[in-house]
Amino acid sequence: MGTKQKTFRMDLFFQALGNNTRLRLLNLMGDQEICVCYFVEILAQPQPKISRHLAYLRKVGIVSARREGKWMHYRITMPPHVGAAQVLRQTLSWLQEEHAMQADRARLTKACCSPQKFVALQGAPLPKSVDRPTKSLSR
Amino acid sequence: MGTKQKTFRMDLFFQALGNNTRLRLLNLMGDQEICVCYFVEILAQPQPKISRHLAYLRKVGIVSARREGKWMHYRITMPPHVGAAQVLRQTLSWLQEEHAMQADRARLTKACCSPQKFVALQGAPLPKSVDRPTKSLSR
DNA sequence: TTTACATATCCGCCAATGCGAATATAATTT
DNA sequence: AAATTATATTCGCATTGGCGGATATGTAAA
Repeated sequence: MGTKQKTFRMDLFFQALGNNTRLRLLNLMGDQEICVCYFVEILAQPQPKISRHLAYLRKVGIVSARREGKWMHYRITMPPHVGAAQVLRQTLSWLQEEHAMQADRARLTKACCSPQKFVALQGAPLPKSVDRPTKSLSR
Repeated sequence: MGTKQKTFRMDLFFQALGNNTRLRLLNLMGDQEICVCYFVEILAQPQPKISRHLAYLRKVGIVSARREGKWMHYRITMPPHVGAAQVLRQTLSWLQEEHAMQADRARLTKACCSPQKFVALQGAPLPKSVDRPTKSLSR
């Protein structure tokens, strides 16, 4: 028995990161648990598209979902594999430095401050911080 | 002016890492400069296939090539973007921990010790270390 | 200048991906 | 039991990716 769980598919892991919409989704999640309608609103993309990319991330095990009534909450889940987790954390802190990603997060923050201004966010649960040391590697 | 060079395509960067043959190639390069015939021999894959994947990595800027007579030497080149470089280094040290990747490197080392035993390696230049702090991030 | 060798590129094929549009499912409200 | 809301899945299509096989290019040797 080694330190690895089983055989982790590195290629699939990186393929999951190889799409800009999925990177934007991960960036918005960060340390929060967010419901789908926020992704749709902030990224201004069709809902089926968002849903498909979330399904992709879920299938690979990078995010997990939790249902609460009609809403689905998504959050990042660190992969069981040590190497994958390290690369993912590094990637998340990289995302934080990208201008376009910062702009996405700024819009999210703004929307959270006044969700009543967005039709699609009426009554939707606000994003909620989850305790996870995402930035543990941030130099 | 920020710390970013221009707009770096993160998605393309990760797509380049999203293939097992390319990961194996990067693993074999590590801190060395290696010529194509070694890749073909060690990975036991058709030469056009190896060449195509090397071209892909070159196009994305993760590796660079140098010609020496009939031989082409490939090495890893750290991307100009800070975040990309960090993720790449982290990925390379992840590769070092994978059993299959260790096996590949072991075969490479063995072949380098007695290249005369491999028809395809007759007269081929041996891999040569390059000075690059690939492991600078190792914990 | 042939010939041989190392490497790169092209071609045709099939699988996978991303997308918009439509539709399905699941939970809630009326 | 509808009707509504939130989210997921399916379908058809265009694009891309990976592959094997054939071929082209580039360099050195004969």
